[in-house]
Amino acid sequence: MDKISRRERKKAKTREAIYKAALELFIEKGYNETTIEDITEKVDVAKGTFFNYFPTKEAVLFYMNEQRVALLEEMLKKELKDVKSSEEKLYGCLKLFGRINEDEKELTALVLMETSSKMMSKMAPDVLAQIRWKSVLVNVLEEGKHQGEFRHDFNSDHAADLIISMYFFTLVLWLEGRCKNSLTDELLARVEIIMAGIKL
Amino acid sequence: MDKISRRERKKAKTREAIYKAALELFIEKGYNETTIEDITEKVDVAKGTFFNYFPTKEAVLFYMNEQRVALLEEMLKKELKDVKSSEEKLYGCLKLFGRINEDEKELTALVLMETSSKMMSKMAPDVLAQIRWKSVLVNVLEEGKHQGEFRHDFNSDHAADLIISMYFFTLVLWLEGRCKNSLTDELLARVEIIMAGIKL
DNA sequence: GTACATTTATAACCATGGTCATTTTATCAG
DNA sequence: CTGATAAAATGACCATGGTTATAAATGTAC
Repeated sequence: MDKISRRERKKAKTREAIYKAALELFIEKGYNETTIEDITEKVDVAKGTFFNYFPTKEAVLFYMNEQRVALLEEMLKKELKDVKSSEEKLYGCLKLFGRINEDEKELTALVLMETSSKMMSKMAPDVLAQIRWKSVLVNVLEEGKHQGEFRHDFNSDHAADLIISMYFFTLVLWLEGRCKNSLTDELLARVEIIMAGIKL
Repeated sequence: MDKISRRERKKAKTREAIYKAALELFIEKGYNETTIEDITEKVDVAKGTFFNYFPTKEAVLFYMNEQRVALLEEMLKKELKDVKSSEEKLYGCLKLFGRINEDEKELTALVLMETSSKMMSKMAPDVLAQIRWKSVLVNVLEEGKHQGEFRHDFNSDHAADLIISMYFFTLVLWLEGRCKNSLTDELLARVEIIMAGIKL
């Protein structure tokens, strides 16, 4: 007996329909502005049915992201296969990261901003604090160039971004308990690499 | 006539009480597990009163974070005042960042994780995708060391972290429309600094 | 077909974040 | 003190994400 019965087919179809409708609505009206009833209405099922397929509203986004990540990993393998130089491989990774997000900017924004990027934009909190810190760093970097401590062939703005992003990332790693050392040590260890790239 | 009337004093007191109660409950039971009624009950005011002082539940966290950022900025200025070397200044920044977060780990976790760090932990989504990517990068880096393209005196793990965090950070900047160039170009520009730090 | 089992759909229901019209309280002019 | 005005407190109310008990549909055995 075929296990892919009508039931299974219907199930897959419904899930797909819900997923598609949700996606369209999210992109059209935004994540927060789309209610679960909007979605189920569009598919013409009862509200409760949604939860037979996705445990939460957010789960639709995660599912979306999973698919993208899977795609990306596959592309990554192909992309890197024939490249010999490690430097070129690294650039290849970043080019792929760039391309995939540029191609589907709307999707990226949806997954990244709605669910998550509160990190940058809210934690910051009004993006201003972040900019204020950044200017401190930029000043130090510019000063260092002037004093002949640092090279002149890098963009201070970008270097400051690097330090800030490293800081946040390390902070999260540390908070999640995925570091062996103190936060300070972890920060200092990572900034050394940046330092090596900007020092004369 | 004194503008700091009884009314003003009471207002400040109530706000402070709500803030304090919220904070305690957040730390005690977690952000999501604390309802607004929990908070107002603890302060012994009506639920609606909460919203006279904070527009949303999240706002309490933002307020918390603002205070910390203000403190940090002040300390930053002092810390950097007498340091001459730019390199030392950068290290000084990071040491301060480390110290302030270590001192109040609970608070940091609250502000960063509850509201936001879905970035890392959910977008990732199960942290696994992130680790999988990372291992690709680590491999490339190790390979580069072996092939004599890269220096041996940096930690590949940390360098991979650097690249990943740079990627996410740039992605957010770009999505927020704060970049002039294509995402790919922005990524490549920033990775150059890292590259300079790891190449032989 | 009928009887039974399992899966899926449904809508009533709940919890909670947030709104709002109304009431209470504080301030002040006379 | 009194009445008028402004500010703040209140709790009923709403919207929506999520739960659950029940009904319907599908599959299986005979």
